[in-house]
Amino acid sequence: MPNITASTLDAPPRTKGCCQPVAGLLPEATAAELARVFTALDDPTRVQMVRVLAEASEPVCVCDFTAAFALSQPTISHHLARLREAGVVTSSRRGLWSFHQLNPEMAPAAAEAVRMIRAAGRPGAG
Amino acid sequence: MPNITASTLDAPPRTKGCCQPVAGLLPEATAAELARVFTALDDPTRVQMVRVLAEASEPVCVCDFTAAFALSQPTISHHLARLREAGVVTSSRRGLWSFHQLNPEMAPAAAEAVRMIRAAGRPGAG
DNA sequence: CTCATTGATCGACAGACGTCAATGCAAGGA
DNA sequence: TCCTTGCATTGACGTCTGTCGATCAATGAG
Repeated sequence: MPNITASTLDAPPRTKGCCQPVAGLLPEATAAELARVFTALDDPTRVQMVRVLAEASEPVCVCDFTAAFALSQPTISHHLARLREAGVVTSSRRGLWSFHQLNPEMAPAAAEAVRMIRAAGRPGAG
Repeated sequence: MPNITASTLDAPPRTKGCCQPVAGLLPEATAAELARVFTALDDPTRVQMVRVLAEASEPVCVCDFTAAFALSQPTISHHLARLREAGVVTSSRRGLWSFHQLNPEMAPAAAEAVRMIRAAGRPGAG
């Protein structure tokens, strides 16, 4: 946690002008990667999907989701595609059904975000 | 981590039909809160802003950001407003300048996401 | 008071997004 | 072969978002 205290809240003595150089910028690719992960999870439906996949012991098929959410099948398919494009989910067709699961090789940042979703609503997780 | 192994990848023996009830759904409000946090950080510029604020020892003013990013001042102001609305950042005007810092009382989920951004690009963080 | 500076707000625009109905398509079953 | 089923894709629609230029309010200097 940053050490923001009342003293730092008092105006820093910038006697003239402003615009000090900022510090701590991430490499562009790193920031983009984080944004990509957050974008993949910036929708409540996709959060729930990831949650379900994280709790599931077996791969989940599309119809399971369409039954759980009040959304049309194309919309579910669309959200799954977005998660897949972000590398969070892998899909495999098997007969008529296509099964989906969390990608075991997802990026570390994505894995961390998934951990957040798993921890949410648990004892001791606001 | 979910226990997804090769064996679970083999087709679950759903002999007829599909659509098992899903388990692990979050309360609607919890999913929405997580999505809200992720939405606040789903842009590379905002990721960088949070990163800078997390690394800064003093509050940062808008002109610092306009100098750091190749973006117009209204755009910077817009991003800061979004972070503020999400409860990630607090702002305080002081004279001509308005200073911004991470909100020490941000939601736990937001704090966790900020921790992700701090950890990114550090040794041992993909 | 007059003027320059900082930053918030407004208006506009292009692009992305969530959603659905319709369609396409592969895999089984009759 | 034809029909049904599960799902991906397409096309369309309204909304949200990132960005900018222009403008405005507030502050401080002269």
